[in-house]
Amino acid sequence: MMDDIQEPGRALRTAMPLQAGTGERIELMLTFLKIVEAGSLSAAAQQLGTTQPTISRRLQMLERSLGLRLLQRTTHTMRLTQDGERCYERAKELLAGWARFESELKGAREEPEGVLRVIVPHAFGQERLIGPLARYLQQHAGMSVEWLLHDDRAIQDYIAAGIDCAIQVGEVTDPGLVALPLAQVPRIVVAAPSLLDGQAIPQDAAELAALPWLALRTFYRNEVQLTHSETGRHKRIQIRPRFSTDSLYALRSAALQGVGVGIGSRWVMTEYLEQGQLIQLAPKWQAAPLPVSLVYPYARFYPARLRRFIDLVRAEAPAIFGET
Amino acid sequence: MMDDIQEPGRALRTAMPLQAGTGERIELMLTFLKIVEAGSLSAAAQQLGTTQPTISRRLQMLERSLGLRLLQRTTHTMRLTQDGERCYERAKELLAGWARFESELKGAREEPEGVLRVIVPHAFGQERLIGPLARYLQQHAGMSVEWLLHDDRAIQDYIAAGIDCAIQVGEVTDPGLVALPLAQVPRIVVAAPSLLDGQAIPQDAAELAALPWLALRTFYRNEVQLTHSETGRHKRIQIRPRFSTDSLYALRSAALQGVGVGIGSRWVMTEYLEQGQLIQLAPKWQAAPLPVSLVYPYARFYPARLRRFIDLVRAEAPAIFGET
DNA sequence: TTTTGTCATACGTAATACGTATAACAGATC
DNA sequence: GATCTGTTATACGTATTACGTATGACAAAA
Repeated sequence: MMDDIQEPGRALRTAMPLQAGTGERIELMLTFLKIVEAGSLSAAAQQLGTTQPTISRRLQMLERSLGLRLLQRTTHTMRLTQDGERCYERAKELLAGWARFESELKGAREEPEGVLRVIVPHAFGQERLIGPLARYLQQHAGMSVEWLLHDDRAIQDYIAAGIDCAIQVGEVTDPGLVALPLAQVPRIVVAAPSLLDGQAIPQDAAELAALPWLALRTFYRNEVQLTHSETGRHKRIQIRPRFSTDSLYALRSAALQGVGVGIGSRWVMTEYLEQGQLIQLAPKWQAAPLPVSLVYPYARFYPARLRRFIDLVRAEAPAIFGET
Repeated sequence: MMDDIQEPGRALRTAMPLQAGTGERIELMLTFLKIVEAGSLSAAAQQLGTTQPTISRRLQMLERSLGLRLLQRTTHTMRLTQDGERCYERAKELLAGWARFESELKGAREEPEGVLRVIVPHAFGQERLIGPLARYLQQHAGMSVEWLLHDDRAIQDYIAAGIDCAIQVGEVTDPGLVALPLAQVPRIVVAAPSLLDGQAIPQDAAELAALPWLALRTFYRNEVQLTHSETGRHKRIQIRPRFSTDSLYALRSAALQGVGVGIGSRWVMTEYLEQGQLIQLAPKWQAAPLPVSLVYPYARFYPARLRRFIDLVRAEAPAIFGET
């Protein structure tokens, strides 16, 4: 029945009829295991809630399909053959693997219920991920979500804090986390026109050093690194920020007020660039894009509530982050 | 169906009927794999030598039993779901394991045919192992056996010499061999009464040094070591053999003739001890028992002809060596 | 000798799973 | 737009499977 003759691209395996008389192999094996462990056919029948003739037939069916004698048996006793011993040991492993397989697959359809706790940066948590969140809640009536907006990484031990997952911007360094890359977010240098006081827009990175600066402390504080988009050249600038925050929105607001130059995700600035309220400085120079990841603690088993959220966010990532 | 609730000594798994409507799970999974690889239900049907409705029904059966949607399909196309992808990857491994399992089990019933080449010491090869050899030949009509009696270890490379296995007496030192312990053969010190010329029987090992000696060169040559059976004390005796052989039977014959003192397996001497033709010297002192092993070259696969011989000799070892 | 427990097998019956035939749908071609 | 080709789903009739009940043979214990 497993007589594969593998040809390039075309396997010649013929489907075995479901009613081939070989029975349901897994169930036959499970029956054999029970016979061995119970010590007799009739004891196994009792424990399995069926009858001795059924067990007798199943054992014969199995032996016939394998062409082996697994148990020597008389009207009085039975004893494992050597083939039977070998079969028993091997079957135990295989059937355990099969049970796990089915359990995992069926667990996949387990309906999530309970509370999902997610940490999200404000930049994504205020608007862009609300869509997927709403769809998640819509699909799972039994779920509640704690949506925790944080722009720092104050919470380190997700497990202790009962956090299921987080959206992290920037490199993921905690080895205890699984990181699912979702996007790369481009960043640009911006300032309000008023900060330039009528002077020309700086074109080179070197010109930026003399300007007042804003720091987005999670990603840069006293120094910024820029790369020329055409030449690939790097430039490192020492800055003394007049304003430091961990909120991308606060940074944007301070920039709009003309407090200083800031580096932030392009998508947050786009609307104000179009209105002329912000200008992109040194447009040929960019800071490195920031990776966005869905992270969650490494574990052997993940509850349905988390798996479904992960699946959904992954599926929708192109739509969420596609235009960044 | 795998809802075990394990109680000490009693498992509560109920037998699932073979016709539970879940079909033959392994075959259903194999069908699913073929669908995915063929790219459509009708292509899978063609490759499996069955019909599209059969494939359609099997896929549904599988989905129903797992409670999952594995494939999204329309009248025109089909696409794996995420559950389907997971199922596919995992099922491939499991089914490969199952195939190996069945293949190994069925290989066990392969009927041996050809020539088995065995090296045996004369002491065992002349009589005691002839019984099992005869039974082996009886059970396997297609087999011939080359039964090579050697008391030395002249043949080292069993594989090159086409030797399947050997019975070895003494320590097995070749790391390329698998050694299956069969027995421990006790040894005693014997001589003919005539050698003592009317003097008292030596009781202490030290008294043996002055006597003329016979050497069984495979096991001792210029020196013998004896252990006191009660005190555990060791005694080492330098000897100058008047006669040296690699045949236990020749040693016995020389001893019977009064040529000298010899150390040999007790079972070979028993008959003559009872007749008084030989006497056990220093009866409280014995040489170390000799291990008897069935050895064969290490390999990943053993032909049926060897496996059956090994199984038989192992099974009968207690009867063959039990009274040594 | 009787009782109890073991495994194997016959019988009647309900359920399964097959191929053939058909319907609905979608894309490509003319 | 009409026709052809390929897709999947489902109804129908039929052969086969696998079940429990009943029975027989055998062995050990009382």
